[in-house]
Amino acid sequence: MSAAPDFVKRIRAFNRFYTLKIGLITKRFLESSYSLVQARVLFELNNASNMCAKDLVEKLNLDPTYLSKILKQFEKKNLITRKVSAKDSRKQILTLARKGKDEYSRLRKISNVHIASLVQNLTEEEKQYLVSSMGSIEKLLSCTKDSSDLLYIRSHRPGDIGYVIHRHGVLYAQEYGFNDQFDSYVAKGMARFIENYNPRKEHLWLAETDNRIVGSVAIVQRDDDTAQLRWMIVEPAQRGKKIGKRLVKEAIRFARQKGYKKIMLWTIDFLHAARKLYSNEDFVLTQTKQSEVWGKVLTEEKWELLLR
Amino acid sequence: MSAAPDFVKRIRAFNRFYTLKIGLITKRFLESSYSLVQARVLFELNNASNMCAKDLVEKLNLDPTYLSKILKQFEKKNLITRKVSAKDSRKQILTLARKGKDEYSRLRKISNVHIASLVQNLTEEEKQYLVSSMGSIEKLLSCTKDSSDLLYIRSHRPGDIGYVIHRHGVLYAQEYGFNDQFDSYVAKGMARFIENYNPRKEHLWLAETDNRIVGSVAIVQRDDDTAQLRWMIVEPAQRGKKIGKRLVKEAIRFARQKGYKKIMLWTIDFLHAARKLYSNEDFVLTQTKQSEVWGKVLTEEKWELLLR
DNA sequence: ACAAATAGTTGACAAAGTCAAGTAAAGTTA
DNA sequence: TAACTTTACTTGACTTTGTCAACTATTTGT
Repeated sequence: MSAAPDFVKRIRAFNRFYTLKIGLITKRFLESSYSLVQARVLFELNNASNMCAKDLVEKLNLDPTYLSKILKQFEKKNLITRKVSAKDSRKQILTLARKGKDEYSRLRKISNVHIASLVQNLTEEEKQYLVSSMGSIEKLLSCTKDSSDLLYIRSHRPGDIGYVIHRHGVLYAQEYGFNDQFDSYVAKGMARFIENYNPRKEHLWLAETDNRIVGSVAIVQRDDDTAQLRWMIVEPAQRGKKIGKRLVKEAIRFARQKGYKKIMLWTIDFLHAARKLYSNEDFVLTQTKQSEVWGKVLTEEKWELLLR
Repeated sequence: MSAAPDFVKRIRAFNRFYTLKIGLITKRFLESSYSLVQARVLFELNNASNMCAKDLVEKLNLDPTYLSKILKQFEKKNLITRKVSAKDSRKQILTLARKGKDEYSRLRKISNVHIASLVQNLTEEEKQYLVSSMGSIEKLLSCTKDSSDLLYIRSHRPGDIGYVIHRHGVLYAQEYGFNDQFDSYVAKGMARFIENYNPRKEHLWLAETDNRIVGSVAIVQRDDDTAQLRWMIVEPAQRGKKIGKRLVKEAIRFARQKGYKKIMLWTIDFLHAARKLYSNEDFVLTQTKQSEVWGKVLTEEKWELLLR
């Protein structure tokens, strides 16, 4: 009936749910004598200094004439003080007066109690999960496309190899239809890696943004001169952000530093993004072989990079 | 400075962010000539039939006198029709008239466009993630504590064993300080399980609620008569919901049906919840041994259950 | 049968919000 | 530097939104 895509409908449903839940339909802010807008203005004045009316108008998307009246009213009630700006005498710097601060903190307390009551039935973990879901939404909707510089590449910790195995299994099953023998293959390899782990010649890296793992890569020793690059993966949702590139560069840097003469890796012919990445870093294709594994017929490719 | 717990502050921050983002500060609903409340009333009337004023008042938390006026105004504009209820002549059944439906779908279109523009820069995966985060928030805040009956126990799929390895690693590291040799131990075991998998005598189950994996358990063949119960785990956030119990019962049912005479398992003395679970299902402790593995000194315990 | 509760309304009023038209300072341009 | 445009903010007249106390007309409970 409706032509809107499913995600739009769901977002609308969430909006309806959430506005009701936090009491946004009612005009008053939580039984207080302030309207939502007034409460919000108080909040902004409390948390940012040197604000002028224009700033508030822009930040809260208000009608200037309306804000003017709110401020007038606040001034009358001694909630704020105004001072003409020294730099630009059209502007006035707004500051919360003593009474304004008191009122603000009263509102904050009410709000805290209200929110605490909303989540009182949740366990600690659930609260954690709630907050992290909210964080994700904020991040996604803040359209500050600078999330890439928050990428954090770290060494592995307990639990990580399971994650790498898990994501390999899920992604290769989803995208290429591999069966669970592939899980097993990755798991065995990683288990062996950890058991024989030689920190002076080997390493596993995880890429994280916002406390979520978004990619991995490892350097494994083949022989004294040869390193193997393994388990390179980037979450589909995070592709196109140069995460793969940064992981591979880190791996190459490590291998070079540890005195390897060569890095080799196996990949599959249809993993175009990965192949591109390797060739950009000057790996060259040195061998191909057909194999029938993981429920598929594959053309595996060996790529190599000579160091120095 | 503020005494409120961190999660409350974050929820408040999310509220501020979200209300601004979807334009709830402004009184009008997206530039239309309707207020938020009016738009919401239209929505409810469109999507639920046989509503009376009281229902709306309860659903939207409105002042009855205010709603009365909105409805009067709607009637005047021919958006709705009212009919006195046959059952209770105090009530009137509200229905959207033709014109009301048109207006509603106009609003819906505006809203759809607005939302589509909010998410236009997101990839498909990000939209998916956005929607699922919203779903989680809804679920957590709807305080319908009936989530346990939505538990779904299923057989394993590609990617699952990695998940089980991952959660074992993370949880045992978090809660008991195991090192990554434990990851490797679990990974090796699971890899072997998948490689030698005999579906007629063996099985791995995953418990899911709301598309998230919340627990696992497996039956592995030791010999013709003996099954081993392995990899029993329940997410901390989901404990106390009988998930472990349901998993173990399912495993026992399977072992019994497949003709095993005995189920055995290894656990650790300080895993109180698990031990309780096993003893409730009539497992008995038959052996203990000290071992020094995974960075800890442990007392491992063997528990057994005779079937039939 | 009758008080209490429920569903809904009204009028008077207060508060919120909008619009067109202002002032005064700052910036721009020729 | 005079003449303009723009920016920051205000005002008054107005409409809309929302609230309160007091009402009617039913139904429910006992």
